[in-house]
Amino acid sequence: MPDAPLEPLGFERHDHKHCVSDAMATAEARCADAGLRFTPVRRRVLEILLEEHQAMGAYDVLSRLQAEGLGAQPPAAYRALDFLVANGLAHRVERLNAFVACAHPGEDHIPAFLICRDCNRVAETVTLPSRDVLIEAARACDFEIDKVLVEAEGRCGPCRDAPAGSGA
Amino acid sequence: MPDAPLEPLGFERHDHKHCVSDAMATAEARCADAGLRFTPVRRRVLEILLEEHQAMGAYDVLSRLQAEGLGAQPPAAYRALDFLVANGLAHRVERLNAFVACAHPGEDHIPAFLICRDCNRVAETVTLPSRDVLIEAARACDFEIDKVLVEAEGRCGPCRDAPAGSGA
DNA sequence: TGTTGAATTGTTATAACGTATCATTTAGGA
DNA sequence: TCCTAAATGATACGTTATAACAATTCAACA
Repeated sequence: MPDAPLEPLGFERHDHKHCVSDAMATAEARCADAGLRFTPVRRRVLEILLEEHQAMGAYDVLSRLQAEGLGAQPPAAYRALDFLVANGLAHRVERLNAFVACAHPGEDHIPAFLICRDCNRVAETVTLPSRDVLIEAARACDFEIDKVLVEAEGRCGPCRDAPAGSGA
Repeated sequence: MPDAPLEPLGFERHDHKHCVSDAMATAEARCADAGLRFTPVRRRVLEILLEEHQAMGAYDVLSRLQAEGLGAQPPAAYRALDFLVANGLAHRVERLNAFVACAHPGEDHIPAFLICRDCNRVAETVTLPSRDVLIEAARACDFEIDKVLVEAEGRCGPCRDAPAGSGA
């Protein structure tokens, strides 16, 4: 879905190579701790998400895998992505049917996404908040919350400045 | 996606027929005020959502329409649903690729959904809250929020009590 | 009242996303 | 080494969504 790998929204310029290797090391450690098998496909998919630094559709990930001979069919991508999501290394952005590497792996958090309606770029932030209100509502109807997701739709700075679509 | 029209989660017993006609009247009035064309298909789709009192996939809605001769192809359903969502009469539940009639039409609100992972039933509540934190984060990365969505996943009371699946 | 332009609907076709199923391989413990 | 559980390979299919264009309807207005 995302169509242009420009400046990722919400992330200041940084040493990206370094941040990728950092994140990979963290993931490696987490998997070792938890006794999870961080296999080549899983590892590579996380790396792809980190490198892209942006939400990617499962089929985008798949075509990368195919190019590298790591799996040729949809289930290969979905399985790896499901593993990453289940273990807190990535998130699924429902609004886009897409996936992003988690920006806060290891920290227990409620992710919140800012999704630009024009360029589809996504920034991850957190929502400690308001948990209370939701929890109160949940209690009132005898509902047990496992997981919360917050997605905000709007426009990023570049897209507001530019004539529609030109930023994407 | 939802598979059983049992007691809708999060709604106490009530005079459902009455609540449907109430909601339809409100919708009617809103459309008149806003100069929107509340056509037969749109009207009927909202009615279906209200009657079902539960999240429905676009294709579920479509098959109802087909049965009534109101439109035979996917675009008919999607167009009506898009109209309802765009005008605050329904919401899209991203997690389920489904739609629900809005429980608070007319009131400007951030909807929050409680989605049971077992039976897929959905309750709508609101999140006035924490808007601040998100807004702060958005400002920090020059992002202009149009719309926020909160979806919580968990289990409803009946599903917790029952052996998995038996409630659905 | 007839015309016109915009919105809506009809229709076809296809794109995009996701999963069930079963065979095969691999890793790691008994 | 053997066994088992996890992971992967592969096929086929199901579900969700939209692009594109034709036909129709509606309402405003000359």
